[in-house]
Amino acid sequence: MMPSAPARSRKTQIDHTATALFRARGYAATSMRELATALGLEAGSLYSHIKSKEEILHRVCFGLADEFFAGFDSATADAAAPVATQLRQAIEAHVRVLTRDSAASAVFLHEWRHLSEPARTEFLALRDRYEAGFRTLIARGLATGELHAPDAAFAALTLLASLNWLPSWYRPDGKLSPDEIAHRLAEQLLSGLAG
Amino acid sequence: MMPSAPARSRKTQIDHTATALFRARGYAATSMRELATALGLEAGSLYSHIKSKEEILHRVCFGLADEFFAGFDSATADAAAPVATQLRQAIEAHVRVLTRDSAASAVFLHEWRHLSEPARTEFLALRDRYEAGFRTLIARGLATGELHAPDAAFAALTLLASLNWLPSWYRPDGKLSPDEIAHRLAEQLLSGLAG
DNA sequence: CCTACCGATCGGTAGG
DNA sequence: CCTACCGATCGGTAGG
Repeated sequence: MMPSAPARSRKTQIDHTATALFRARGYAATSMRELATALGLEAGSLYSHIKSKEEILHRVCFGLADEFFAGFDSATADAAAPVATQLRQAIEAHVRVLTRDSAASAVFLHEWRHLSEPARTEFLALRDRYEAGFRTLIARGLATGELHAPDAAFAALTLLASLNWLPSWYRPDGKLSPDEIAHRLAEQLLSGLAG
Repeated sequence: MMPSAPARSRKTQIDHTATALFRARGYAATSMRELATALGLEAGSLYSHIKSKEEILHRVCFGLADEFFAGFDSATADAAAPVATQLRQAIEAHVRVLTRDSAASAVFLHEWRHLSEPARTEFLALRDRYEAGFRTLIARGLATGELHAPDAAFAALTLLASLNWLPSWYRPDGKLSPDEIAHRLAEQLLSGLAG
């Protein structure tokens, strides 16, 4: 008989615990000894599961990027839908990722600069591509007259900024549910954009 | 005859260079040897001008807090002015600080958590007080009907979030001047808030 | 997964 | 402001 696989692999546990530490203390200020202690093992033992500290950061940053893209793609899958609807759904998808894993999101947003090359450049290219999705959507809305703003790039930046502050104040046990937060953010941002 | 004082004290030079490094690499990942090299001296020599690495961070974070408060106070000095006017001026004052010293602002926004106690708690209290200024202003606007939003705290958070993303994309040589940026941000945010 | 350890680098100090 | 150095801690490895 094969022993049943553990519910969560050790590697996943390491990623999860490291993410919480990276968020709380920052990547550079988190030592592998702290991480090991938090997991109840010795520092050297970590390296039978991972190759390096940066490997963890890499996995977290690029994993979140995948989630953001998946959310955006499904929000905009129906290209015939009104731009405002697509934008609202993209905002809600973005907020859903941010609230579902706010620690990983905070790492994605703030710790990517500790990636070494070429990962850092690749990461920034992904982020630019994601922002371009919002930019293009808004630009289409401006062209059809569904949205109003002086500049699509500026509007996209401001919109994502409002959303991306969320991990720094969101608490899972707060009085607003993720869906309510997403809805209010979309409302506040769109009523500023919509004519 | 007394020799004339240097235009900028060595201490100010250290703060300025350290701020740029803290912003680019993060506080924890910036070494005193890097800082010394950037200033053209040896690591040990820094300590005839400063007491510790954290002292620099402390000065930058609390100095910026002073600037933000001064801007807000002068923007809201005329309590009889319409709330929308006061809010617009507070936004513009905030943006002016962010653009005038975007490196220090980025450190203020992201590196404060490396302050040790009790400075860290004091800093957070200051930041809360600053946010409360916006919150109260917005709440007054909701009460008089000048502004519309489901929740003043939520609106204040979103508003500051949009502004505070600025240091991460603002370039002094960009095509928008600080005043234009401030104006557009105020416009986009207020047309979302105003009825 | 642990013990024992590596070379490198850290913030900071003494003495001049 | 420099030289020379301190103890502590870093990420990571060898061998079991």
